[in-house]
Order: sequence, then C-alpha cells, then structure tokens
Amino acid sequence: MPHPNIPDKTVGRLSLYRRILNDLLAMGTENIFSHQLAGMIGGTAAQVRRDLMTIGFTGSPTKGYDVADLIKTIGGFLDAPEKQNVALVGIGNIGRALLAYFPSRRPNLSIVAAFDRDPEKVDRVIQGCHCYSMERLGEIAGAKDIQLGIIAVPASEAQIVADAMVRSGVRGIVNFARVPLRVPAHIYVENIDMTMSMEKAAFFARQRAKEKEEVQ
Amino acid sequence: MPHPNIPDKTVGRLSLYRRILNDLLAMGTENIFSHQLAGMIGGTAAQVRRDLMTIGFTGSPTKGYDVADLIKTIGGFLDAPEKQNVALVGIGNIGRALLAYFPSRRPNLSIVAAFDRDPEKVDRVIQGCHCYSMERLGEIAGAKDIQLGIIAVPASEAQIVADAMVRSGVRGIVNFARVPLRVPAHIYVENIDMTMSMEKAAFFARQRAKEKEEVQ
DNA sequence: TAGATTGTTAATCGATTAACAATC
DNA sequence: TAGATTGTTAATCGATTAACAATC
Repeated sequence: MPHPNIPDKTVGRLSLYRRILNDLLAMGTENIFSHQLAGMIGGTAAQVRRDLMTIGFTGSPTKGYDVADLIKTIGGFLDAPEKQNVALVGIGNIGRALLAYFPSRRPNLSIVAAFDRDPEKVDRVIQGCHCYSMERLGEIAGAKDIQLGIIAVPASEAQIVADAMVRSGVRGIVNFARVPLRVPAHIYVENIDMTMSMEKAAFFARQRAKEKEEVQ
Repeated sequence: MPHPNIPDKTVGRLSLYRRILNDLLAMGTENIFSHQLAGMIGGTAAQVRRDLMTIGFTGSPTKGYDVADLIKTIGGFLDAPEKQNVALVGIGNIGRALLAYFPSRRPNLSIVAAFDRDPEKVDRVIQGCHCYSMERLGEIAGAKDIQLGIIAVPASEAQIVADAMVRSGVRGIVNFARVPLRVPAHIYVENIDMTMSMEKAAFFARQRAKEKEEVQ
C-alpha cells in the first residue's frame, strides 16, 4: 500500500498529466519542467511537483522530469494491473458517446456489457457492445465480474440501477443521471451533472459580466 | 451586489436543491428541515443551512424551510433575469444529448445556435436547433448575443473554438473536450471530462476493493 | 561556479465541522 | 415550558501557497 489516502483531485490531475505527456512524447519532447506542465493544465508548478512526489516520481533540477518515465509511472499508479470490466446502463446519446470513445483508448478499462429497457436495443450489438435487457443486470454483472458501472438513464430510474449495481458487487459508479445516488460508503461515486454545470457556467458568466460593467 | 464571492460549490448545490425541491413540491411537501434536504443530496445539515444563509433565505426552528418560497428564492438567485443565449459547437452524441434536454427545462437558458464542421449537418435543423458551419461562429455569436458556449468537439479543435468564442464575447464555457483550455481570467470555464471521471472511478473502485480485502 | 529547478518545511487560506445561544 | 431546529461564532481540518535549503 504505497499510497494510503491520495486526494481525489490529485488522481484527476494525474490522468490529465498523462494525456498531455503522451502528446508531448509523440512530438519528441523528452524532458519537461514542472512549470511547463503546470502551464498546460492551468495549475501551478508547486502543485505539479507535489502530485508527482505523491506517486514517488522525482525529477532533476537540470532536466526536470523524464516524459517517458513519468508516463510509465503514472500508468503504474493509475491503471489496473489487469482488466477492469465496466457495465453501461442506458444507451442514449451519452451512452453511445462513451461506447464510441473507450475501446480504442484504455485497453484495461472496457465496457463489456450494455443494458437498456428499449426492446429495440436488447440483444443487439451497439458500437461493438452487446446490449442486454435491464432485468439481466445482476446476472451478467456477476458473470462478467463487472467492477465499474456507468449510469446513463433518466433520473427516475437511477437509484434502482445503482442499487442493482451495488448488489452485484460493483465498487465504483459514474453517474450521469441528474439525481444524487444513495450508496454504501465503500462505493465510489463520480457524479457528472451536465445541467448543474450549465447552470453554474451561466451564473458565473453573468456575474463576471456584471463585475466588468462595474469596473468600467 | 448582494453576493460578492459565492463559492463554486455552493452554486452547484443550490442547483441541486432546487431540483429536489421541485420534486418535493410536486409531491405536496410544503416544509423541509435542513437535515432532510441534506440527506437527499448526501451532505450535512450545517452545509445546507450555510448555503441557504448565503442567499439570504431563512427558515424557522419549528417548520424548517418553506419549499415553495425556497424554490423561488433560488430561482431569483441562480436564474438570469432575461434570456441567456447559448451556442453549441460540435453536434456529436454529447451535443445531441444537450439539445434534447434543454428546450423543455430551463426556459431562460436556451441553445439558440449549433455549429459543426460536417457539411451533412450544416444548414439543417437538428433537435429543433439550426446548425451553422463552423466558420460562422463569430458572426452568429455576435448577432445572437451568445453569452455561453458549449464545446463538444475533438480535443484537437477545442482551443481554436474556445478562442473564437472568447473573441465573440462569450463569458462562460462548458468544455467537454478532453483538453484544458487556455482562456483569459474573466472567462468562466466548467470542464466536464468523462475520461478523467472514468479513470478516477476505476482507480478508487480498485483501491476500496483492496482496503476491504485488507480489513478481512 | 552561477543559475534554475527540485524537494521539503512552514505559513496561509478557505472550507468544513463542532459548539452553543436564540428562536419558535 | 420543553424540545428540536435555526443562525452564528469558534475550532478544526485540509489543501494551497510561500519560503528556502539541496541539487545538478
């Protein structure tokens, strides 16, 4: 257990660093300084150094951090040692976006089963993923050793789906439904609430516009 | 200026409270206590009270908070006094999900123009929204008084789109692209990074599974 | 060596939590 | 009044920022 209590935000930033580093490596950049990396994600150099220290990665004052090494270290930290299976529930627009994105990028993290209520979709293959009927969630999740669930159903069904996921042994949930889920403490939930984000952006956009007016 | 520096998170929670309160009102609930509301969003009673105090809403020790009043007060705080126009750039799966959701829910916040590079989509009406070619972003944004932009394009194009939005006077951006945007300080950016969320959930799901094993 | 950066410690800041008097 | 809840202040906690010696 090298990393007992790593903050949520650090994990998120590590994921970002890796993506940027992969681009840099592709462009031939071998070394990078903390302030350069910070500039690319809109953070501070100290923050970058702290994050990398957290995962035990060290740089040198003259060369900064080795890009290829760092990518490998972040991978060793973030990625599952073996495959982690994911179930997607609800194949609407969001579900399809995820199905389209994942196969190519993260080989260790793959959506191995999708579920929907719509009989039109059941037992068809959508974006390369088999779609099952909602009722079979528990059965399939158990059989396929599903560890992560994505909830992309209407708010009214989200809690029922979450309960079924928890019962079948899922440990993490990404929730796109516009409702907070009630789950046991040992289940990690990541909420993605687009409506809330839109309202927040609208609010702060307006507030800043007002501030600007007052300054003038 | 009654609310000089309201925290980002408070605004987000207020948006959540309102949604829950609307459901409660529909079910006939007239009053609610802070701990009840807290239970529904997975927060604490003190947090709820602080949030409501921030917007100047007070309750009574015997009845708690008046649901209908509170909805109105949150609305007065969060919502724009007049219509705020939104532009969506990139009509993929995510874009379509947003187009499908918004018209019905938030009358003051409407997507009045969509943009895409695909000639198949240009000058067609998709989900009730006219789609323009990418080149016309600046022109249309100016003409329609766009205040908020949604970026739902591939990472490689996101910065270019953001720059164009900023030039045309947008004050807030909701960014679905998997890349951090560089924008002036007075522009509010809300990042929604699904890949990062998936990686975070996968990481913590695994970590908690490990903890559980160790306890046993 | 000089200079820039790293790793580490101390200080600051903000938000959350706890405590408690005021209220209905 | 008694009891539960509210509004408000003080204490705690964590994360960020600043400062600085160590390093190449």
